[in-house]
Amino acid sequence: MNELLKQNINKHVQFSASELEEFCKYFQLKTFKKKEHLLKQGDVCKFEGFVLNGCFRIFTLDQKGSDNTLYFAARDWWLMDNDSFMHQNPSHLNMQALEDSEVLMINRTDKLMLYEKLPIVEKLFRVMSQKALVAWQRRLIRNHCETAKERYQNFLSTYPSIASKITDKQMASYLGITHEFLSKIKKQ
Amino acid sequence: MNELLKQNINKHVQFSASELEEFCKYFQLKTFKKKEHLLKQGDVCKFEGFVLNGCFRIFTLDQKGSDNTLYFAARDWWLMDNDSFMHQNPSHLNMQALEDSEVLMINRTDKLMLYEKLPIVEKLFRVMSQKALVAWQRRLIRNHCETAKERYQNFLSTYPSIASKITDKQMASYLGITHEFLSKIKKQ
DNA sequence: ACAAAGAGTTGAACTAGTTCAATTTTTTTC
DNA sequence: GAAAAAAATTGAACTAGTTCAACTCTTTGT
Repeated sequence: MNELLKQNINKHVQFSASELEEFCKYFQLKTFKKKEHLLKQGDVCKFEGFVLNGCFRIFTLDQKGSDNTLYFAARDWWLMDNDSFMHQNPSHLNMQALEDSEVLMINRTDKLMLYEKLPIVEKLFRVMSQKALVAWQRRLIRNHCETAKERYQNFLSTYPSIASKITDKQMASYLGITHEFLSKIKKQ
Repeated sequence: MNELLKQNINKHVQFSASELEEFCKYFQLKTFKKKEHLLKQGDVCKFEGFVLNGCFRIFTLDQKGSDNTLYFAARDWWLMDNDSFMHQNPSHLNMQALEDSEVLMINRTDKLMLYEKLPIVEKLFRVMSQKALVAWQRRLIRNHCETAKERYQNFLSTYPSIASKITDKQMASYLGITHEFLSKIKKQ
């Protein structure tokens, strides 16, 4: 069932078979209907997830009510709100299923326990976080030096399977432009 | 000498006195003259640093030759290029001293050894990376939902000591605007 | 199957931010 | 302390992206 999770882990850090077993056995399969929220802004995040099937959108609503998409999590992606999970304060993020989805979830207590019990879990999340950091830094730079059209085209070619699952409005929110402008870009 | 480093570590993860000693003894003090580079784009990053005094600017030059500032590292900040350090490929980043500076540096071999020898070091960098990730996500959102003027004012009030050390050109490059436009913002 | 809501398109007027070029001010260098 | 280099300012013309409003097309719920 969680072969995909095991493969994902081993892409980052080499776990032994027994470490894999021990780590993975705390994950439970949960299903989400389209539009259902895995996390809502204001809630405290008490779990982390790994997407087996489907797709989620992770976004925040700011004071002015505008909708900013941080990222999309499809098959083989992790779902977490590091800030709320770490400090147990209300989350700024929403995680909503874009289609019926399956997620392997681990609750906070078990994850904290595993950090202690299985030192390699520290390493796994250290490596994953450092890789994610690099990706976020690149994205910020690209937002500065590329036009909206370039960013749109890059997204299409980098994440074709995600692009096909999302609406133009969600795409525009990810790119940081209005959906009207995205429509004009597409026309060209 | 490296009291500041020890305090910084303990802000993230509680180390025992002996762990602190063992970890810190691998750091060496290096000094950099104003304008000197700690890392140059194209070089492979073989060390990480912690700033004791002074200030660095971390930036990239893209194809078009334009200068993008990722962040400034002043006293009590870490300097690292996770991407190049992890994969030992040529760095995309420049790290340049904005004034005469002192940095505690650890080389790659020692750091990799310490990850193995002292499991709490994994935890330290896991926690630091997760916090940094949250900060980068926030910065991206702010770049989307705030105007250049708002971002400028936020920077001034959040990092007054850094703001006083950098030129307007460097500030503009951090904010993602032209220095001409920054000058017009300031006039208001 | 129909009504209602949401997503996408289009156009016109607008604004935040850019580009380029000229000028002044500040800093660096010898 | 003068000369050179770099930083900052200003203005005019421009452009990428926004806003608002009207309309059409698609999806959703019952």
